[in-house]
Amino acid sequence: MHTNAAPNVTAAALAPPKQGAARSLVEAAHEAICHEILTGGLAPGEKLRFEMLRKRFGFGASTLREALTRLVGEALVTSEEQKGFRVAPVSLEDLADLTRTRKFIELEALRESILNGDDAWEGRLVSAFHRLSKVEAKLSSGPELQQDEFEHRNNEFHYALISACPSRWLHHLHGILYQQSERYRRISLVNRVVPRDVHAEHKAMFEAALTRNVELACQVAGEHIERTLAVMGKVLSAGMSPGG
Amino acid sequence: MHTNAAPNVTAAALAPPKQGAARSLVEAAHEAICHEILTGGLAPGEKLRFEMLRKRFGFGASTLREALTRLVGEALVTSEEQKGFRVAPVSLEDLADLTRTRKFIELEALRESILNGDDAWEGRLVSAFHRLSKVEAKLSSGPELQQDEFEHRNNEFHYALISACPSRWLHHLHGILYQQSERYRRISLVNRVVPRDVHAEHKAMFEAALTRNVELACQVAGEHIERTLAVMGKVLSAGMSPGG
DNA sequence: GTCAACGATAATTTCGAGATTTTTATATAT
DNA sequence: ATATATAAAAATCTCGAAATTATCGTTGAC
Repeated sequence: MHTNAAPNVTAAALAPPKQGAARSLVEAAHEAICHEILTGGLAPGEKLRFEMLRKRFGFGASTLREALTRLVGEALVTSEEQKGFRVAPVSLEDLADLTRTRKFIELEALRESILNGDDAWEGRLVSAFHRLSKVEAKLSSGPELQQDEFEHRNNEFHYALISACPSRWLHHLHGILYQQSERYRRISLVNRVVPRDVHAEHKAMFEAALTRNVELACQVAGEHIERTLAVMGKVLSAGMSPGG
Repeated sequence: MHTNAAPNVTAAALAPPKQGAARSLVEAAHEAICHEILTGGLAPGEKLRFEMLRKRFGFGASTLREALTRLVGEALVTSEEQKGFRVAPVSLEDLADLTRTRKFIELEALRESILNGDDAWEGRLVSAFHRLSKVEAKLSSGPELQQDEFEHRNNEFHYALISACPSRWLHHLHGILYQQSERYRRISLVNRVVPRDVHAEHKAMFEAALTRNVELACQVAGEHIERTLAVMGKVLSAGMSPGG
């Protein structure tokens, strides 16, 4: 019965155990919905009805339910008892608070990372910076296609910076905040604007970290975060004024 | 069919919409399992089989699954694809990292709370301190019975201290860390030891906050957290040495 | 005697349907 | 005309069973 009624099962099950790919359907559903929320395919505040999600993604009710529950834990989705799920709303106030808090956490992690970084950390940092620089150069020519790839390498670079921080909990908290920030960043990028020289900012962070200049690195990284807030705030306020 | 097979449904459904009580079964299951983990009824590292949970709590598979997924988000439970759920393990290393991180977050929240606190905040603080003092006095006579009540009022007092901090995200992160700490605290309390004068520490925090002495409040609160770590660490290392 | 392959058992994961609650539309009374 | 109560409709919540996957004991070969 299941084999015929739900081709997804066999499709996912027969797929080779490829690393990085989703092994369970819940994970696949989580990844798919998460990506849609981050990229704006599911709008902030939108109601998430199961019938709609069923047709759109092809998963069963329980599977979708668990995926949504995961997303609630990541604060990308809100739930109200007996009233279903919604995409978490966005607001200027939340963006400001989020950015402030992320700066607080990320700078502390950066400090500890620089102080604890070994040769392997330097290697990861050099590699990540190189990869990011390559995609940044390509981005100016064809910005549409490499959006996901840029986000991915940007994530890798920022993670490499703090990867030598020994605190598991600081990493955990930072991960939550960083994902939230990524959402706002992508919202502001689809309404593409702002020819900012992010490469220069990344380069400054990279060099300060590699020379173990803690204060300079924190200052530059802090300014980087603040500048991102300023840009996103401008886009967000412009995009939200017609809607309310 | 469901009505006869699962009396829980009607029992929970027919219950009046009492505030504070669980409205949905998922919430009830989450609360029940969470309490069992916090109080040690489910031991750290223990495997959480559905058959066992079914008999113990009387919920269906999907309901339990969603409750466990919630707990994974709160880091009280771990999950491995296709291998089920386990109660999150505890360790001295994790306790040290957790305490350090919680101190970092909590002191910042305390600072902002004192700087932003209004009359209503002072009122909440005075009330919470009074309630905590009353149960602390009773605790020395009959320590067994009022354990849960003490934890509840202790939570309320510590929350009242930072309740005027305006950052939603700081509160969110602190909530995660505080719940984790509560788990360690209760583990160390079942192996009851240490006649520490916690009331004096609470009183010092209370007075420093009320007089708006930020530096003193942070110093006292920091020492309070560190001292709790020292006690818990001692108990935990003693309790874990036979097991490995 | 040790290791690998095989098979039976147990556990997890997923689905669709039934039960309950919320929401919306309608009709009636004030 | 507004508001309230009732009823139909839609959506959520929960459960038990089916299917997939992992685990463990056994047998056979080297």
